[in-house]
Amino acid sequence: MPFEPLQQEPRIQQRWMEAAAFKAPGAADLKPGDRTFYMLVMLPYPSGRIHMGHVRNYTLGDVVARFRRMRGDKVMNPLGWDSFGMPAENAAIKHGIHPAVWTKANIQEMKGQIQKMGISYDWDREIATCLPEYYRWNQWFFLKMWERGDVFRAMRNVNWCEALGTVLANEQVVDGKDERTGHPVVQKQLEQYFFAITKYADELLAGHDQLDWPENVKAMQRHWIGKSVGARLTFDLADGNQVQVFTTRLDTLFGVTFMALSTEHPFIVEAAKTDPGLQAFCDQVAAMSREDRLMSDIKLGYRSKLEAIHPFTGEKVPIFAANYVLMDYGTGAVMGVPAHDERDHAFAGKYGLPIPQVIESMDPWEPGILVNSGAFTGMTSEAAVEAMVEKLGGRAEKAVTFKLKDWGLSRQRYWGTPIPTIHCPDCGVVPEKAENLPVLLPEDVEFKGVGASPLTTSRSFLDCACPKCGKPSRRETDTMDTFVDSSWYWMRYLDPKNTEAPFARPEAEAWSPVDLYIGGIEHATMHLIYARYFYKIMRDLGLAPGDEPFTKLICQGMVLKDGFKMSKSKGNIVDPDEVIARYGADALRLFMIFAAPIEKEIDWTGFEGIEGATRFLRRATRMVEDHVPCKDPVPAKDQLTAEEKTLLVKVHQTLHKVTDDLSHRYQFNTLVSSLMEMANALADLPADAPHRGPVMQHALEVFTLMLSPAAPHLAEALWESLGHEGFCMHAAWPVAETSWLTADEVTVVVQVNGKVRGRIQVPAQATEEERRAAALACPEAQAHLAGKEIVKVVVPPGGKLVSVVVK
RNA sequence: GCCGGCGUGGCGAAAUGGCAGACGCGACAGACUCAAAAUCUGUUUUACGCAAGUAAGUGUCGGUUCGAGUCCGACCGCCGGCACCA
Repeated sequence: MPFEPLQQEPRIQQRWMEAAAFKAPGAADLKPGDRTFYMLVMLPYPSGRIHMGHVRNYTLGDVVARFRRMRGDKVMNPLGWDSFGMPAENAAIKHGIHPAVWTKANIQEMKGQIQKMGISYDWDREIATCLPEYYRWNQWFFLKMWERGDVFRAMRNVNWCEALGTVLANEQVVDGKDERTGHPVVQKQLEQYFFAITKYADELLAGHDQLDWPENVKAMQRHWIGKSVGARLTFDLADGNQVQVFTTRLDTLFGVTFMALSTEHPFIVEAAKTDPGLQAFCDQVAAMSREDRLMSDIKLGYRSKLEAIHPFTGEKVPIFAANYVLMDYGTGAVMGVPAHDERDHAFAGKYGLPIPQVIESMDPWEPGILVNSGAFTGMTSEAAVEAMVEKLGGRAEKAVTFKLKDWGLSRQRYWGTPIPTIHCPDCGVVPEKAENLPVLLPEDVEFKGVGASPLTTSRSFLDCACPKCGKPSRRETDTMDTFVDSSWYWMRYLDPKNTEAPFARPEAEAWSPVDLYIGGIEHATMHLIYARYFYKIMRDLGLAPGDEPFTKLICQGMVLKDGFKMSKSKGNIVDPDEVIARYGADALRLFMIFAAPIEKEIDWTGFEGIEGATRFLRRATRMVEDHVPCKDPVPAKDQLTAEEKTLLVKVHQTLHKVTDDLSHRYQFNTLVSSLMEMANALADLPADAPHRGPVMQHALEVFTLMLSPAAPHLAEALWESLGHEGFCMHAAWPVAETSWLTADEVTVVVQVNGKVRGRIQVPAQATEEERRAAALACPEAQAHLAGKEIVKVVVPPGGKLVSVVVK
C-alpha cells in the first residue's frame, strides 16, 4: 500500500461517513460514569472559501477530539455557520442575489472543503444562525430578557448618511465618509435596544479566577470592563443647579481649581444656547472625527459663564466645556485638580489656572499625605477619602464606574434576526407574544443600498396587530447585532432540533461547560464577553448549569505569508484547497500542528514545510509496507536483545510523552516531533533482530495509533495493513507500560562544580549510594577531582545526575 | 502612557530547575543512478585544534541554587491589546 493520499483520503472519508463515525451521543445515550469532552471551535462566517486560519483552528480542535475519543471519552465536536451579517447583504446590493441564496451556496462550498480535511464533526448537529429554527430562539431570549428587565431602549448615535438615507456600520465609515460612495457621514441620534450587560460587570470580572484562559485574554477583558473605584460628588452651582462628578481621587478635593464638562453635557448644551462662543466651541469639537480626537492630545476648553461652589471652601470654581471629557463615561463631568492629574495639569497650564499642591508624595499623580487641605491635612489619601465622604454627608458617596457599556443590539439592516417587538400607537413598544415566534424575515424586499432598511419596504412584514390591544400597528424593523447569534450557539449544538426550547436542560448538564474552546485572539473581548454574559443569562433562566461556558480557552496564532496577513487585497493567499489537492489533507494537517506552537504565528514562506510533512508520512508508510504483519506476542523482556529493548523503551517513553502533550499540555508541535523521533528509532532496529516480527508489530501499532489524531486518513490505511479490522480512530489509545519506561541501564551525568564532566552507565535499579560511588569513580570526573577537597555530592530525585562540589 | 507576552543556530523550534539546540526546514558532502527526481548516509552554535579535546554560549547586568534558557530584581529590544476612562 503506497502513500497515495489523493486517492486514499476520499475513500476513507466515505467510510467514516457511512459508519457515522463522528456521532456524539445525546444525554439519554450517556451511561453513568461516562467521561464527556466538549471540544469547540469558533464557528465560521460563510464568506465563500475556507482559509488557512480555519484549517489551523479546525485541525487543532480535531486532534484533541480524536485523541479524546480514542481515550474512551464521549466527544462532542460540532460545527455550524455564523451566517447572518453584512457581506451577504452587500452581495445582494451589488449582484442582486438574495442573501439567503448567497449564504447557502457559500455554506455548501465551505462545508465540502472542510469535509475534505477529514475533521471529525458530527454534522447531524450542524446549525446555521440565519435559519428560522435557530434565530427564533434569539427572539425567545430577547423576550425572556425583556420580561426580566434586561432589555431597555435609549437614544444612541449611529453613523448616518444623508445622501443614502441609511445607517452605516463603523467598518463602512472611513474618514467620515461612506467607504463605497464617498458620501459624508454624520452622527445621528436614534432610539435603540440595549442589553443591560453592565448589571453583570462585577461577575464578569470575578469569573476570570475560575477560568483556564490565556493571561492576555483575561487582561484584555479586565481592561475592557474597566472597573474604577472612587466616589460620586455633587457640586452646587452658582445658579442654584447641581452637577455631579465621578472621581477616583476624592482626597485631592482641596486642589480643585476648575471643573470640566463634556461638550455634550446637558448643562453645556443648555448654556450654549445663550453663549455663541460656547456653541461654536461645541460645534468645533463635534466636527472632529474620533481619530482626530485621539491623535491630538491637545486639551481644548472654553470657559462657560457657569460656576461651581467648592463644598468645603465655598470658593467659586469656573466651569469649562472641554474636549477631553467623555459624555459616556462616569457622569460626563470631572473636577479639575491640576496638581495631581496629568490631564488637568496640561489643561490648567494652557488656560492659566492655579495649580495648588494638596498631596505630598514621590509622584504627583500618586496618593500620599494631604497638605493644604483644612481639617484633612496630615491624613493619608486613603483615610482622607473615608473622612471626606463622612463629612460631605449626602453630597458624596463611594461609587464604582465601568468602561463596559450596555450592549446596543439594534441594527438597521435586513440580514439579521428581526427584533420581536411591535410599535402600537396606543401601547407604545410592545413585545411580540412568544407563541407568535419566529418573527420571520420577509421575502418581498428590495436591496438598493439606499434609503432605510429593506425591511421597511415589506408591507407584509410591517403591518401587524398590537399583541396587547389588537390595534393595527407597525412591526419593529431593527434586526439584532450578529453577536447575539454567536453568544449561545454552542448550546444549540447540544440539542439542535429542539422545537420547545433553545435546548433541553439534561443536554446542557451532560455537556456544558465546554472543555476546550479554540479560536482566534481577535474575539478576546467582544464575542468572549458577550458569550460569557449570555451564559449567565441562560443560567439565571434555569437553562444552563454552572457560571462559565468555556473552561479552557486557547487562542491560536495567525497564518501569515512572508510576514503578512493573507488577504485578497494583498493577493498573497495560499488556498488550502489547492494544497490539499496537491499534498492531501494529512500532510496539511501535520504541517499545521508541527510548524509552530499553537499560540504562535505560522509564516507560510513556501512549500518546504509541507513537503517535510509529506516525507514523514511517506516514510511511515514505507515502514509498514516493509513489515510483515505478525500475530506473535512480544516475548518476555529477558529474551529480547539490547536493541529490541531499546526500541520498546523508546516506544513507551514516546507514548507517555505524547499522551501528556495531548491531555494536559496541549502542545501539539512536540507531539509530531516525538513521533518523528520514534520513527528514527524504528529505523535503527537491525533487520536481523531475532524478534523483529512481534517487536516491530507492537511498535508500529502504537505508532499508528498515536499518528491517528494528527493524520487520521493515513492511520486508517496503516491500521488495515497491520492486519486490523475496524477503524483506527475507534481503537483504544494504548497505555504506556511502566516497566518499559526505563531501560535496564541508564545514563547518569556527572557534574563537577556545575559542569558536565562525564557520563556513566548504571543499572536502572542502582541505589543513590551506588550512583554516587560510580560517579566519583568515573575517569573523566576523576581528572577534575584530583587533589581537590570534595565539599558535597548531590543526587537529585530521579537519579539521572550526580553533582559533585569541590574546593 | 497603561496592561499582557516574548527575546535560544542560517530558519521554524525543543528542553515540565538537572547533558542547551531534540525534531524539522535549508545548506554542504557522499551513496544509488548514464543522468535527474525520489530515497538513504554523514556534517551543520562559535572560537582554538590535524585530532582526542578545551573554552565560551539562550538580549544585558546582578541575585537565589550543588545546578538557571527556565526562578527573582533592574535594564535593553521586539510583538500584541487598550488608549484623554476622571
